Amino acid sequence: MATIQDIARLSGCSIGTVSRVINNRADVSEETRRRVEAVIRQQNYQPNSNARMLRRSISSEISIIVRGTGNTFLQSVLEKVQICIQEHGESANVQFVRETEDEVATAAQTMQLFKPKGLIFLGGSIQSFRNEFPKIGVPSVLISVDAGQLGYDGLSSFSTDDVDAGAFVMRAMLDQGHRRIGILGGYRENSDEGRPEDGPALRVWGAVEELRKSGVAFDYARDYEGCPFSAEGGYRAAERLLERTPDLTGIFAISDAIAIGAMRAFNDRGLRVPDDMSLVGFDGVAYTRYCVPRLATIQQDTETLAQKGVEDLLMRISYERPAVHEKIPYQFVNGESLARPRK
Amino acid sequence: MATIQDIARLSGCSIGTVSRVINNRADVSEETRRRVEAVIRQQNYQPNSNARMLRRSISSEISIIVRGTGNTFLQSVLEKVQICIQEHGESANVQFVRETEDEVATAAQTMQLFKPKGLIFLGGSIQSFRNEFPKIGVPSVLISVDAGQLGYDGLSSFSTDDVDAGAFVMRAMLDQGHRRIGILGGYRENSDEGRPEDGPALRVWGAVEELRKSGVAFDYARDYEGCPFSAEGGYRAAERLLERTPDLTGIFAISDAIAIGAMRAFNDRGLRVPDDMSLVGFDGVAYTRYCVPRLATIQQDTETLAQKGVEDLLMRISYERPAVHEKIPYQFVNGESLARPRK
DNA sequence: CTGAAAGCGCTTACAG
DNA sequence: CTGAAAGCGCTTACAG
Repeated sequence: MATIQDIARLSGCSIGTVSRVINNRADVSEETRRRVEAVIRQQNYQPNSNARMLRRSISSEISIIVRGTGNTFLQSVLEKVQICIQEHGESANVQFVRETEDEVATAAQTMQLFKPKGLIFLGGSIQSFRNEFPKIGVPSVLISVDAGQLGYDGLSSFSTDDVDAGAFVMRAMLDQGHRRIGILGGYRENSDEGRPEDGPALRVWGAVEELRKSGVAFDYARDYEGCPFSAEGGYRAAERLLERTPDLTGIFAISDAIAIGAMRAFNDRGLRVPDDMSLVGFDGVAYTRYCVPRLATIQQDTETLAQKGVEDLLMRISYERPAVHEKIPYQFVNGESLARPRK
Repeated sequence: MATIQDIARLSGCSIGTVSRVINNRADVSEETRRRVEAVIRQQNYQPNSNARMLRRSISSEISIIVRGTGNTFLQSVLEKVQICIQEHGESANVQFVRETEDEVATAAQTMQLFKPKGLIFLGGSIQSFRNEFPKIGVPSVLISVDAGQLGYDGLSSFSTDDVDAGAFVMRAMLDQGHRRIGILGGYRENSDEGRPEDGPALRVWGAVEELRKSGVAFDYARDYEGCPFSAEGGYRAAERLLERTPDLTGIFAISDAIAIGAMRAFNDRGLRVPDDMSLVGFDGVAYTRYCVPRLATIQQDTETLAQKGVEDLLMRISYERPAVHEKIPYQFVNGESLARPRK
């Protein structure tokens, strides 16, 4: 393994100069730079990252904080984020935090331990960021939740427009003639407390607003069930909802995992999708394209969310730049699980 | 942030002694050790890992090499491996390699770059290990493929007994009365070339052996289709197989993703599962418990695979120990997709 | 534009 | 059993 010493010797200059070339400092003559770069290439030299980190007392790594486990959607984003980081020649470590924990507080600990040069949050709550983000001193990106309202200099976000997408789903269901629509939401309890601050709950809010705009009644106590973001959660919540509110003709599940559980629950009650019950999911995980019937869903653009998130972070690590908050376009996938109601 | 200097000052000894305490060396008096440990605890001191790595010219990290992307099964194992590593207070970076690449050669590069103290391979081929593993100088674990035949000192493996599980599936199908059984295999071409060396191809081999043992004919050219490990791959392969061999009453897909694609293909041809066609998958991914019909499958114990893999690696990093090769028990899940053939 | 030198926080022979 | 000291490979004021 060549060290900076070898490169200095071979290119006939000091290690200080080699270091300046490596770090792209401006104050190196063009000729020296070229000579050093040639030697670096020829020796296939890689700076020792431990030494760099030590010297700069910062790690060269990026930390990824993932909220929740077993979440197919986030797993898919995570994989893409990691590949993108890898393709940029960077490296990352991953921390998983439970939904019940405070992910930003965890990140603050991570800072101490790993001293990452940047943070990527996969999922998160605005509340945690409001309380804890000021403690985080490095560029960060939040993926899948919009952090624009916080206005932090160091925090970009890339997300799907949950309100808009929720409304889109409702329009699609209304267009098919549904008037009695139920919603399987996430952790939110079944009550109408005005616009939520962040996250998947906004899908519910967007959906309900759209219904009311169209003059269709929606009663949280009757038409809504909260549940964990899992097939198991969807299954149980669908059972409760069907029991309580048998006249529904269509259901919007705010994640595909919930929808898949719900579909199974319908089946176990003898309800056929979409003949007896229409169903729309959210996320666009791979499986929705192969299940029977194919699930109508909101396809989030995980590839773009991951790529823009990583690239924005890397740019902001290297250069002073304002944080950005971008909504990444989604796509409604029609599937086979949404049809006109029979009754 | 406290450094080793602070600890030395506060406990009234030299940094060398503190270092010895940190690294659990034997040659420290019990009293000094206790005093230093108290200060460390009180200061909540964490040794700077960059400095340690630099000094030992080794990284304190573990590298995880994942073969293939978009693989739900490996994603699930990966998540569990990472959580287990995290729970042990260690940290890991992840590299993804394409199925077509040589994963062990990639690992050799990783060694150069990250100098990990250990490697975990998720998926892999014996051939790559045979050629390249001698270059890897750190303890390693291969998860999901048995590396016992190689006999390397530095390489443990934890896997499901693919041959046995494949045979188990066939017995279950034979017990139901199936005699015309097709197989959707992995990358292997459709030919009978004797016992494969490793990996999922062994599921096919175990299955076919079991059929022949039971006097049931299996003709690779007629009853077998290879395909990528994806729903898309399963869909296409199922179409080809049904076209060519319409008299099959049951199909064994060697991964759940393949099975899910196949199920959709049956549906699109008007075949109902299990009335017109029985289907068994492999892996036991979450979705199989909720699809309609529930997929009969081999449930691999991802939790144990991950946990044993990580713990074996950490033990072998810290202490001289022989590598082990362990088969982790699987479970056959009956599901609803396997029934007696009607014809 | 470039070099010599200090120092990041540790580990580990060496000497006692 | 313990301390003083060298050195891991780099970055960055400082001086010229």
